[in-house]
Amino acid sequence: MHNKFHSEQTIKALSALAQEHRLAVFRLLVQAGAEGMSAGAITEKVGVPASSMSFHLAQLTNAGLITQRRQSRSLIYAADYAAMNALMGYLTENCCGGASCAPDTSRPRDSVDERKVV
Amino acid sequence: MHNKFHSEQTIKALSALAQEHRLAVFRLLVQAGAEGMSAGAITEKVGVPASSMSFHLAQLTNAGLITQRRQSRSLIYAADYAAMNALMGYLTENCCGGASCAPDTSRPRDSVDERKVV
DNA sequence: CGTATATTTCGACTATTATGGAAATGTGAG
DNA sequence: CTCACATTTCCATAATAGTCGAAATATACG
Repeated sequence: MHNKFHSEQTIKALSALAQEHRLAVFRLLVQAGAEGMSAGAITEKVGVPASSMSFHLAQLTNAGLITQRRQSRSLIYAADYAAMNALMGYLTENCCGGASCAPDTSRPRDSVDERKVV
Repeated sequence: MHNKFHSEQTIKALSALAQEHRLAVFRLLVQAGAEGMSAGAITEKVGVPASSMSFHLAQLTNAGLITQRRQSRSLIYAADYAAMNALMGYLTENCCGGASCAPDTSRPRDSVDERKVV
């Protein structure tokens, strides 16, 4: 019954995403891919004061949705796809009625056969 | 560019789910199916004071994730699968890296064919 | 009607989250 | 070593969210 762990983790992730600026940041980082973006670049793109952005980046990091690495003077943030995957998994598993949710959104996705390991 | 509408809606939904009791309620209602459950039954099952529960149910309703209907003296709440579907769609579309997210969740799903009519 | 049941609204309060300027920290260059 | 740069931490403040008892509302029943 380590189920509570999952829902706690889920709530953390949901809370992290449930905020205008943070959702914007996360979308940006998902687009940016594995390379990620520097805090400065993110801050500029999203348009909030640096200290506020730092706060939001910390929230997302704490929720495990993004990772941080240093590259010289800059801190580079990148989306953690596995974490997002896990979140989607939880929601699909617990919050979707049978077959309905998690549709293969629009684009052609034929040989979808990636077995979930989680 | 009615894109902002979507992300606003998404944030509302995420905020609604990002709370221990509300996530519990929503999961409960997803299980309960189209029939739904009375406020009283939910309150008892989740174990919070009635007035608190009322607050949470209002949040979920306001986010469009659940529906309310009256049945005699009781108010019956039910999960709105379409809304959850839309949320999953947004996340898959905007917050998932290419093919990775929204997997065909683990369990054997052979003849599961209950068309959720919603 | 009057009474019991189901649930919400009100109100007062506590707790958590968000904001942003100023100061501190880490890093590289000259 | 000093300076510029990138970013965070600190702190005070404002805003929002959550809690729950008590009073109000809606519905049914005799």
